[in-house]
Parts: sequence; C-alpha cells; structure tokens
Amino acid sequence: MRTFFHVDMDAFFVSVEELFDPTLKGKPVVVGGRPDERGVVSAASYAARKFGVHSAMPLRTAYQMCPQAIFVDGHPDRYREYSHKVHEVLQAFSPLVEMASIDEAYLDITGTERLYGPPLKAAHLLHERMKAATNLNCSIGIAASRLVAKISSDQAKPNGVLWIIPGQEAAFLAPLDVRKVPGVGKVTEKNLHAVGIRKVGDLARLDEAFLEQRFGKWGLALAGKSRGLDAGGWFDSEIGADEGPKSISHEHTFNEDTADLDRIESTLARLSEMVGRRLREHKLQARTLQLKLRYSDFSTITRAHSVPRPTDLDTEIFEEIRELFRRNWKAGATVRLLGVHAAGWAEGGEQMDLLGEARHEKWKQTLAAADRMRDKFGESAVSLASSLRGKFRERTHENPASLPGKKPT
DNA sequence: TCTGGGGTCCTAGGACCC
DNA sequence: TCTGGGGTCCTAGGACCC
Repeated sequence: MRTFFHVDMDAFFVSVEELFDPTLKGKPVVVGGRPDERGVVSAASYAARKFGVHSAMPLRTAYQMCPQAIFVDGHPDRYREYSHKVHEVLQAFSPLVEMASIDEAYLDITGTERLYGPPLKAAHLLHERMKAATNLNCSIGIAASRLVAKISSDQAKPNGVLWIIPGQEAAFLAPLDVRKVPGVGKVTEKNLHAVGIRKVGDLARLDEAFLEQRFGKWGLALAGKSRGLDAGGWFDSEIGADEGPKSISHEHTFNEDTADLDRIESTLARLSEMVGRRLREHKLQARTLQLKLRYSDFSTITRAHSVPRPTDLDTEIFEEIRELFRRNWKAGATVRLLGVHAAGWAEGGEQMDLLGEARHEKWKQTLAAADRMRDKFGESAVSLASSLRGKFRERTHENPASLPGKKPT
C-alpha cells in the first residue's frame, strides 16, 4: 500500500499575478489577454469565476459575462519561476516528486510516518511550508492511488486538504460526475450520458465487458478508474521518471485572418526559428516536421514529412515547412493559424556526407551566435526570418520592421 | 460563446518487409 | 495468383490536459 499526495496550486497564474500587483487581490481577474483579442482565458480569479468565467473560455465571452474584470496578459516566465519554487518546496519535503504540469505535482510519501506523522498531518505541514516559502495557496489530495489523490485535491479546493482513507475510494467517487475523472472530456461525457451513465458510481456498477465492447480499450480503463485504480496508461508509470519532451511545437493565430503569402511565409520562418532554437536548447534533432494550417472556417489540417537526416537547423526546418505549405495551401484561402511541430528524435548522431557536413557546420555556428544574442538581449533581439526568406524566396525586398516578432532597430 | 498555445496519447489505414 | 499474418514506420486526425 502506497500513499500519494497530489499538490495543486490554487488559481496559479492569477495568484502569481497578484504577487506582482497586490491591488489585484480579491478582484475579478482574467489572465490571458485583452478582451478584444482573439484568445481564451488562461486562468480566472475566484471572484471572476462567480460570474461564470472559467479557463478555456473565449476572452470576448468572458468580457460579456464580466465587463468589470481586470484583463491581464500572461507572463510565462513568472509562472516558470514560481513553478521552480514550488518544485523546490516539494523536493525538500520528499525526494519522490513528479511535476505533472506547471502548477501540480505528485508525491510518493510512502514510509514517511516517522518523519512527518500520519498523512493528514504531513499534508498540513507541507501546506504551511508551501505558503511560507512561496506565499501561494495550494490544495492537497491524499490517497492510495494517484488517480484518487488527483480527484480529491480538486474536491479540496480552494486551499484545502482532503484524505481519502484506503477502502473508501468507491464511496468517495460514486456521487461525482463522470466528468471529474481525468481523461473524461466533453466528448466522452456525452457518449456516457447517451447510455445513461452520469455518475462515477454508474460506471462502477457496469459490467467491464459492456464498457469494453462499447468504448474499446478506453472503456476498460474507465472501468478501472471508476474504482479508483491507477491501472493502465499514464497513471501507471513510476513517479520521478523525467524523460524530456517528445515533441516541440510553436503556433500562431493571426489577430485577423490573412491570405498574404509574405505574411504567411515570414510567420512560418519565425515559427521555424522558435522550434529550431528549442531543439538546440534540448540538444535534440527531429526526423518528422509537421505543418499545421487552420483556415478562417476553423477547418484544420496537418501535413507531416519525415526527413532522411534529422535536423535542429532553422533553415532546414523552414525549407520543409514551406514546401509542405506550398503543396497544401488552398491558394487564396484566408488563414487563421499556422503551426510548426517537430518530433521523432534521432537515435544517435547519424552520418552525413561531407558537403552536407560543411553546410550544416556553417549554419550551426550562425545559429549558436543568434542563440547567444537572444540569451543576452531577449527573445526578439535577433530574427533570421528575413535572411531565411532571402535565401529561399525569389523576392528579396522586405521591410524588416514589418516582420512579426522583430523590433525595429 | 466564436473558439490560444504547448503538450500527451490513441486510433486507423497504407506501405513495406519478412 | 484470388490472396496469410505480424511487425514497424509513416501520416492524419482527434480527444484531452493545463
């Protein structure tokens, strides 16, 4: 029998913003951007939630529901910084920590009774330490499985601690909506409602064979979840196994849809650069490059190509992406979103021919210099977008100031 | 309601190979 | 020739999470 904590920071982005601007405290606050921008709510304060505002809601809708809310831009650097602080507090408490996202973590605290006392006491101690070290509130769920710990931290919100005593899992879960089960989203919820399943208890009562026949492999996993088991999928893996990213991507939604090829290709160049930089940061080389293209009507396609030689170079990424774009764009159709995605890491440095090697080296040095500039002067200090375009496009005349992401110098 | 950005995992068909 | 079966890779799409 093991004991897990699920630690979840309360209204994390909003709370961090409040640390930087205490006048926000207690007010309806929406993090995500201005209300006239395209975008969705990243986080809403509890005061804003009272008006029905919640994360993933379009900013424009949030504004209609709560026009008096204060809309602030997100600050990813701040959240990363505080996420590190949270991680440090947790790491000092128990070595078996796994950050599940920027604002939540699992701890395996099995066998810490002598150090911290019973689980509930240990959780309260951790809760106090978190507040003292970060000035942030969190909620902690305690259970014998990670799944139940996660669901119980959600029930404990805000700023609470909840322990599901071993043996009580089914009784705790039964009255909850199926939607509370991690992995059950809008679609699965609808499918379950269609066969009369609304509560986790309804699920638990059903025959496993019926669920498997109706929902496949996923149905079998659901049967286990309804009984509070980690069995199957992500919840099964060991805590603390950090494996690094499996894919790296960047995308951009235009504030107004565009069919301007110049704008489109310079955006693809910028996204390619961003992906290339992250690949080099992680010392990864990608074999598969993927373009994402969303039109004005929100219809979305992805087109991938696997290259014979894995790459981490902006130029090579852009070449592939631009080719994919040219082959697949319904010419003239207005574009809402563009994305560049890299995956399929090289096993171990594959050989290239001498000519490729020399060309590769040259770009490597150029890009390393650009990376250093960005480290020193900020992300927007350097953009190779114009040089990429000069190299690969017929037209070379550009107004550099018009390139997205590039500050006029 | 008019829908971000960065991820993970799963499914499914076709190519290709043995 | 009238047609197996398994494994793996590639590609496209979609559900879901924070």
